[in-house]
Amino acid sequence: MKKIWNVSLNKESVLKEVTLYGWVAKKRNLGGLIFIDLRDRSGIVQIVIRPEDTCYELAESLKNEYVIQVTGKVVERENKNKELVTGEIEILVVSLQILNTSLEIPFQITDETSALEDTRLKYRYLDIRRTPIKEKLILRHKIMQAIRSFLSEHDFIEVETPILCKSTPEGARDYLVPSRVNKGNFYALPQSPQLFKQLLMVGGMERYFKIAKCFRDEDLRADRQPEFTQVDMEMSFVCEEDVMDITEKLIADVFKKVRNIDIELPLLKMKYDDAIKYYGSDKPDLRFEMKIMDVTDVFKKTSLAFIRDGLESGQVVNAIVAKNGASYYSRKEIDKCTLFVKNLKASGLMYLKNEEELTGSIVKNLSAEEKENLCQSLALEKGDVAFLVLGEYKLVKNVLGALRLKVAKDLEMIPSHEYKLLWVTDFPTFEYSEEEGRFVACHHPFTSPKDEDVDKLLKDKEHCYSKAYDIVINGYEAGGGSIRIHNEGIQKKMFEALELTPEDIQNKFGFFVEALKYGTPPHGGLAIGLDRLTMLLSETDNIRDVIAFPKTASASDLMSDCPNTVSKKQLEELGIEIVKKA
RNA sequence: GGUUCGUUAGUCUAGUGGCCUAUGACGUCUGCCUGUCACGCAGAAGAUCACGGGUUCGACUCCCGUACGAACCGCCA
Repeated sequence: MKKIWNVSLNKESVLKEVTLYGWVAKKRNLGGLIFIDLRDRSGIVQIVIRPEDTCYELAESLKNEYVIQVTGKVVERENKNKELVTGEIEILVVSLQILNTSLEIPFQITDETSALEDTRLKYRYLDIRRTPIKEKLILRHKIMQAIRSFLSEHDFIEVETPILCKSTPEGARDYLVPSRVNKGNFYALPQSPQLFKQLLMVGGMERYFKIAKCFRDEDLRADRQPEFTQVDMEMSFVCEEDVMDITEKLIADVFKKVRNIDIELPLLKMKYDDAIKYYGSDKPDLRFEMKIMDVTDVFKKTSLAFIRDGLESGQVVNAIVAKNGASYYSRKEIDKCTLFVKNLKASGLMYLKNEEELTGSIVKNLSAEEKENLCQSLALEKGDVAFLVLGEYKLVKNVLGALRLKVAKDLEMIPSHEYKLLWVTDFPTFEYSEEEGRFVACHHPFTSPKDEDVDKLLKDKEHCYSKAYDIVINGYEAGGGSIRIHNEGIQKKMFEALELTPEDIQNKFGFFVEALKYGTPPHGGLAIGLDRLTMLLSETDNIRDVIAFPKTASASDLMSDCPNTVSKKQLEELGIEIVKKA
């Protein structure tokens, strides 16, 4: 049987007899004449039931969300409805059948709903009937289709990799799965198919991709879920440029096919250090300017003691300018900003407001020369507000990078339908972890250092840079990748740099180091966050909107009430004992 | 682990110590209505104000705790 989609009916269908299936979206009983809005996946079509129809009484009994089968004749409507795709026609009923009834639903199936998200998540199957959610799932499907066809056309082979894997010591927390057969042993769910895709290169696949489910047992955010989907790819015999080139072509192809948006290629490339310097972030949102400026020099001879002390201990003063922000940034709003930066560990927030005269937290203590210099270096015009932060370089950049986004939101500076894509390249290989008291991999331990930095792996970790790149869309990290280490010696050095003991290396990565010895081709790749890409293309900032059955911020599913306890028997089989919290 | 905010009929919401025997809208139910499409009109039912404790003569309202939800920080190679 071929389903006749509601929206496929139009004037050309007139006089045809059709059988339609769907849900009662709305019944309008005029007392003698009944209209039904019949909804199927494609949309709505109006059904008319007249008093003389044999099914009139049955139609009277219909309620919202009943599932029905209708046979009827397509006719042109006298009163057309321009709001409706099928508004030029309607169906005069011949026969009607109720396929299933429905309880009263907890919230209305309408495009706009007042229902809160937790209500919608509890009844997600009803929420999916709503057009905005349904459309996002369809969009997601189209994105996956576009990706699959593009990569297949470019000689990539889709290979499935395991879900039950070995737990790795570096990186995010693993979700663990106990083994019944090997009591006391555990699998881990993959954080990404990283090692497997590299082993596929060793295996001579040359070009691989997979739409991969990945799992990370970390705390959630508006753009982060415990299980998420990556478009994972890997290629042999490539350099950074090759991977970036094919990836941006893929992304541009998806934008074109799915949304008919043209992306200008090649994309802008920005070094990591510059992204931090100017935007205070490794994923800068370039839809608006507002660069971070260094005004340390202005304060070289300042009389302000706290700034002088700061500068003497190597701190810097940076600033951003909120163009025409003076009227928005009242005392109250500035206090909010101060709270905001303090939350990010800044010691405080200085500001400079250029209205009739120059006002602000530090104005009284600035010399005329300092004021002049400051206004000049900031290009501060009437109506502008400048925010200044004093502190250690990394902290200042991070704080102003976050404030930059807040100001842009406050002043509604972000064009909502625009897309700005770029590459952030040349990531540092390591970053220092206060918690661990050692350098950890900034990307992951299989990332190749820049050729000229190989010697710095052990000697000068702070200045060692990687062949790593992230693709950034509108301030979201949409994907990231690197050229990998294919040389066993360098890989060992890398592990050593991360202070893994030879035993650790052998236990955790022995199989992988072994594989590198057997003719591993130079290779590299990238993974695109499918959920985030779908978010961006569907213009939502909530990742749950683009996932059919998402989890809440506490990593649970409100619909199925998961996670949950398991039976004693199950635990016994696994040899697991639950220790109650003290 | 931390910070902040929230939880009132099926849904969303009003509510600032006695005026609450809790407001409004949508939905539901009953009756009327033959061209509606946010159908209309008339009426009705529907809430142990998340849970537990405290303050008070008196708590939906104030305080503490718990649960759940949300955003952010930490975390996310």
